[in-house]
Amino acid sequence: MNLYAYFSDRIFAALDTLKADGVLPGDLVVRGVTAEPPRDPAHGDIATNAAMVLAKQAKMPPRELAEALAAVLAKDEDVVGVDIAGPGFINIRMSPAFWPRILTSVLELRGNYGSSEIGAGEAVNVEYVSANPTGPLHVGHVRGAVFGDALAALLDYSGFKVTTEYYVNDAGAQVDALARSAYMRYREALGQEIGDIPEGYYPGDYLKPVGELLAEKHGESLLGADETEWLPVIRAEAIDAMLALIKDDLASLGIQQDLFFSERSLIEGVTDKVAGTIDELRERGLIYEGRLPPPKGKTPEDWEDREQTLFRATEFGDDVDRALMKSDGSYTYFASDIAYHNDKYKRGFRNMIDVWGADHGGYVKRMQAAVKAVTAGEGALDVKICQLVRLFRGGEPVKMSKRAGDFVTLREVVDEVGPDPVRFMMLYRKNDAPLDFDFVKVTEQSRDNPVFYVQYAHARAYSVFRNTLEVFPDLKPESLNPVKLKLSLLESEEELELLRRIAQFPRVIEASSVAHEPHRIAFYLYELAGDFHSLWNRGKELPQLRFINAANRDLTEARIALVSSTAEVLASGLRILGVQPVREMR
RNA sequence: GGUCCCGUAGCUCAACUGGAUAGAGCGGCGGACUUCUAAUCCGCAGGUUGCAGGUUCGAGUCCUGCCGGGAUCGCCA
Repeated sequence: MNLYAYFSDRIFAALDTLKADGVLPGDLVVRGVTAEPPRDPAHGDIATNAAMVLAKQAKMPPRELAEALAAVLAKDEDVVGVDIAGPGFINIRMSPAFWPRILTSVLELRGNYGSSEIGAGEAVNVEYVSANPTGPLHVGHVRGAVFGDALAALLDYSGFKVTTEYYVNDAGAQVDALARSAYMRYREALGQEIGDIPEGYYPGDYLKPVGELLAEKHGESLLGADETEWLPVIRAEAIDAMLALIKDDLASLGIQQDLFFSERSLIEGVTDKVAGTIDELRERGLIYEGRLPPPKGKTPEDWEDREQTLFRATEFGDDVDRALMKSDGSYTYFASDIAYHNDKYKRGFRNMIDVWGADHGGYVKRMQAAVKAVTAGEGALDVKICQLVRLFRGGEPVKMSKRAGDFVTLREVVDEVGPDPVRFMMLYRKNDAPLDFDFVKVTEQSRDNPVFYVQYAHARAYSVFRNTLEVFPDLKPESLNPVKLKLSLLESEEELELLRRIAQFPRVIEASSVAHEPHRIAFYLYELAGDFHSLWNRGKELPQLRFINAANRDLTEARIALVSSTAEVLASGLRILGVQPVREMR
């Protein structure tokens, strides 16, 4: 149950009462009213801005309206105090008997507590990674991979029907370069001297096994052949090998996407979907032949003023119209991408999310313009940009030079520190802020390392469960009967603070989900872990606050219910982030 | 030059899409271990939210203009 959503219903009801009593005009439109936890707990449990937001419509001073509303809300049996503060905030204090219902709810729902129906089963498509299939994933891909995967899990938890997708760029010049590189390795495998790998080719050793495989499969049959003959064959097989590599890399982070969508299939399928999409747009007058002005500020050396096929992107908010055909007559990447998003829409996705790297920021407007055009305004595309990750080792930057080919691969990072720290740290920052990743810090066992801190809280909860059995051998968290617990025994300030934090989880899920910001869950878990560690330590100073009290079974049960609820929420949150909730620190 | 993102404590970052006295961690200082694992906790110090205007009951958040950092700029993907 989302306490705040639940309570805003009561506020709406109170407003209706005021309308019926003639205090408020009957045609008043309730909008912008929120029910949220106040920043300062001293202000109570729930705060609403209703009086301030509605004052103008009600033609009443906010404080006066607040008085009237407060009087109605005070009659609620779960409310023990209502006061008005500042410009017209209404602060509501819930009865102590109310809070335990949150725990009852957690214990009944367990791993589903906090899940939401705001998605209402609507289909949403999340596309992420989509790296060129020309080699293993490197560290630059990690963030988008983890982000997309966590966002998908979050949306799933919020009631959306999620499909995850990887767009395979298997149609451009880069996969031709891959094919040529693989062909060299093929010749090498057959004993030929190949010398240096030329500029613009892929020099990595990872193509050697591909060459050997090709040699094994084709023998010498492709050696004398013309490039036009061997290229499509080698290209297809090299791409397959690269995708196998990439899927393996993703699997090491626990990522498995639903669909790998081939760019080439758009053109080489039964119908040319790119041409089809362009035709659709042309019929609606959105395509024309024309010239583009050169970019302002600096004109490229090889600028050639020529007429080309353009999409009227400016009609949908873009800065310039965009080219769809290259000078050699093939489609631009953008043209295929429009067709791809059109295809997503036709497959039933009104909601699309693309996760891109920072270097594609300049591409957002045109893609959103294209989606607007191709879906006639029905589809929505949100593009999440992931900023760069900087690697450090013990505070020292890790040097990488892309030219020399010695970039750090995704696999190297995962192999060194494990998937959990990688995933958590990639989500412990807003996606559009740059992120520092330190190989040493992320495996440290200290508060400085949030991964550990949260994991430790979960493990500590399980340590309590183990210790409980020594005093009450049959007292297990999973055998507690939620309705029989004496939860009113939980009354210390620290316990209630933890309880209030647990009560906020559903709200955090919904807010993260609406904003497409999974990092909020990571921050929430860090705070929840902090509350739990804090309560734990209070038990050292005040033994009567310890979770296990041999002389009082009812109290112990109530506290185990609290600890168990904490563990459930930690586990649910971690599951969305894709991090294992461990039960023991080794 | 155009466009997009970012400027918040000494450092790294939050701030629930416009709410009350802007919060955490690190670092600094001072405390708590015969432990339900101190792998943790408690307290103190630290701010003109880059600058200047505007919008309104109310702005770190929205609008405009500057300053500073990053990304990108017909046919690459």
